[in-house]
Amino acid sequence: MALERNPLIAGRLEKLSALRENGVDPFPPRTPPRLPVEQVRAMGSGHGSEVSTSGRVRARREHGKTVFADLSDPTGRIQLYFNSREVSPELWRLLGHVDLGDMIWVTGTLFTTRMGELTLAVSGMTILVKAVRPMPVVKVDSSGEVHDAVSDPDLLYRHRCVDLLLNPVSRKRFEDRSRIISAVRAYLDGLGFIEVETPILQQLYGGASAEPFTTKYNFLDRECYLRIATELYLKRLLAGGFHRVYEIGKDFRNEGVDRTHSPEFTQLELYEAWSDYRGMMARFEELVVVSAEAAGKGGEVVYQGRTLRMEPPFPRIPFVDALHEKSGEKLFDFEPDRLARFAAGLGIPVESAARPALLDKLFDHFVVPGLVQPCFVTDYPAELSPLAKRNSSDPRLTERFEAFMAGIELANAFSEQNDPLLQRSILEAQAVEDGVRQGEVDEEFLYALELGMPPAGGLGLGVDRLVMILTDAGSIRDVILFPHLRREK
RNA sequence: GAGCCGCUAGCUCAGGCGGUAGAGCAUCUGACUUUUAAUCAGAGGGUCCGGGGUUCGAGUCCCCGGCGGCUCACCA
Repeated sequence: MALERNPLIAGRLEKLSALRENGVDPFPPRTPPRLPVEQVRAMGSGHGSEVSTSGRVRARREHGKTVFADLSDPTGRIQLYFNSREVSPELWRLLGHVDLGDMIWVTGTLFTTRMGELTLAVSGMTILVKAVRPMPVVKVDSSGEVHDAVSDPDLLYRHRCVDLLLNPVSRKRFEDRSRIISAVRAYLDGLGFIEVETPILQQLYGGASAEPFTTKYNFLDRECYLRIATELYLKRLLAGGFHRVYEIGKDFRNEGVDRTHSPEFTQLELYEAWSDYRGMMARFEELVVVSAEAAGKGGEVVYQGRTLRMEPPFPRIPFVDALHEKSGEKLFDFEPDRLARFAAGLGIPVESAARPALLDKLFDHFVVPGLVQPCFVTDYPAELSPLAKRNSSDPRLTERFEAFMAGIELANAFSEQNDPLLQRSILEAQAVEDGVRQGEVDEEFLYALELGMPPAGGLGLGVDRLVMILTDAGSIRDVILFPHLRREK
């Protein structure tokens, strides 16, 4: 939409050209020396010395010969006071061209008003930025109640800058996200892990079962994929002698979107030689504690009204035991046909009547909703875990766990399968079932196993979901700055 | 991909059974020298998401489409 069609914008554009005609640059290249608002406030009133700051004009209250305005920067908010008897006629005229949302630099002295508010009596001002587009005005009354809060999620997701400016909760959430990721890095770096970057653009995808995004590399005239996981590359590094490695980066899955799924999401994967899935439980517990601290949370986190106790050790719940207990049936021992009939009886779609998929769906149905407090579900069926080591006591199961909280899967980890012959047969069998990959297996990955990959534990952790829980976000879109949306018409 | 709900001024929202489109904030004009959701008086501002249909007449009813939200499906 053309800017001028909005009368509010047209009015601002007129003020902007009026400023230019008077020789005022509405977008000057430099800001005069200034202190952050927070520091100005800390000085307090009564010392009489001149201070300067800058920020965005967020409110304006006119009283004839005086004007009050609120100025804010990322560190805080301060009230400005303009008195037409005390400022120059030029400044008073300039003030008439300042709109809500404009950024200004001001200088003056601090005093306290009758109402007891610390205020800067302005004696000098320059315009730093003329805001051409008005932003919604949100008011907060003396009891702290917010009026006219912008509630249109489309507007807030599409124009995240508006959301960040208007919603302190959202702003804090993204600051916490940054702190959490920094804390995760600091924790792993402190243990001697090295952070690496592996390919996002791949000619063969793997490491998870998900539909990839497909693209084309023109130079090679070849189809390429965006990665769905980093697993197979990081394990090559294990074989290559990087015994503690991790990567934090985006994975892409061409699947549906919901409260906990985004097509583009941030995953931490870490691999640690000479460890196993039990070692990964300890890593997970420590990562959660460190992250909660980074988000300013203690041992208890309230998520969507439920209190989660973040105090390790988290209980271990064997997959099969939980499934049998919650369903009241020995489902793991059912023949595939009987399992399919049982699932169909519950209204669970059984199009892909494969036993592994059914077990997983039944687990999601019976067990996952009840996994509110942090816990580990352990010993997943081997059929669901092609890259995990078999359980020595029961080869139908694997040394694997998934971590859950608030019914959300946060992490997946196992003792990594490093038998190259067994791994090859599993992957080849799977490739036959999976038509999309047309029988291809990742030979480079198998090459690394053949060379010898140390026994190791590996952990994949959904960073967005961890941030959701620690910042009480109801949707993954609330913790992704620019979530995927359809194009605006 | 399916079902349900929503879309009205820049923002938040009203619009009974189909009969000339409303409020608060924001904007503009005027008043006001310590206000703070400032106040008071006045004014302007609309492709009622888009298209089609029914009707003398549609923001309102019907159909198709767009975008969003929720739920489901998909996601080892």
